[in-house]
Amino acid sequence: MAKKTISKPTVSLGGLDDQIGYVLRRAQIAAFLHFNECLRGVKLTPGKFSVLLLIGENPGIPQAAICDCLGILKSNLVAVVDEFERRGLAERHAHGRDGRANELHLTAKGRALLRRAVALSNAHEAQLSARFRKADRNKLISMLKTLSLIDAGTSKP
Amino acid sequence: MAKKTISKPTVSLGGLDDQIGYVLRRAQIAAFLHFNECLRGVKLTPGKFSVLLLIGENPGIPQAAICDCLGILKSNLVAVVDEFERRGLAERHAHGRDGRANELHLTAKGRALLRRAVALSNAHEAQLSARFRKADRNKLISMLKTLSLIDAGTSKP
DNA sequence: TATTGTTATACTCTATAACTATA
DNA sequence: TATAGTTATAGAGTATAACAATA
Repeated sequence: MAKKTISKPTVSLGGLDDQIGYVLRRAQIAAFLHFNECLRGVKLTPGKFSVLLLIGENPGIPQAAICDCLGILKSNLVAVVDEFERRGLAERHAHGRDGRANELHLTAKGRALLRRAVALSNAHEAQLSARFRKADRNKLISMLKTLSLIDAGTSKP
Repeated sequence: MAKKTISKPTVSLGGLDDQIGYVLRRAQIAAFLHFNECLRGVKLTPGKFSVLLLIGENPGIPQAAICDCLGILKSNLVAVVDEFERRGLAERHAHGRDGRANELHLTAKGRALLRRAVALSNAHEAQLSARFRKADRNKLISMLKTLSLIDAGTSKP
């Protein structure tokens, strides 16, 4: 079949594909697309899944604690919890000792959905991990954690 | 100093920090923040830097070829090239053989800015790479490339 | 009929500021 | 005064559809 685009036969990436930031971004996009496809049935994006999981793992956790753990803003968590309540997955309860805070709890429906979601997420993770030997996979996790600790303030002026 | 938050003393992440997708995302956010800080002086985000670099490396490249290489949509590239023209960094020229296409070229100002940006990007990359041994760093690049090849269609229904 | 570039549009994610009520 | 949660809003980044000009 004849080529119809006018793209150059070879395009130089200028060393872009040997830079950690660039390949990190491309890998993250691919992993997110794969995750979204795997969890399409439970209608959870990576971010929403992590919130639901945290509530399930820590019944009664206040919203601020979730924000601290996941690095999201409290103002942006509101809509997520709203959606969970609308879908009947979670509930805001009054906090025992602090009148300002909410205790977040999963409903029975939320726990059931989380169980399905965890199974799907584990299947997704297994498909990513299957590309590597176990030791390499663990090394990858370790190196990514090292990178995530980099502080933007570290950059010299 | 007294603790003033009501966050639980220990929060379970439910194994989230042993999942490739999650640590990948956290690492990517940290790397992008660091990149943005390093390239603040040249006013280039990672995405815009990659477009400018591709034009510099491939003078006359049409917009569609950039989209193919970087995985962005042609409709979203328009504003980026508009901004480069407004800042006097790049120009759209008529394509020699294809009346539909643009040839993108850097101006002298664009080439000068790109040289500065590449130096800053290299310094950024050096700071990320410095966290690892050379062999490990190359292994990381290789594994991230492997992940980026994962197809979302690979997920079972 | 397909592709290049463009416009318009919408949706998500992220970020900031201001407010309330509690501490 | 500081924190928990909320609201409103604005800016990126990303997605689709439709169009004109050209292949």
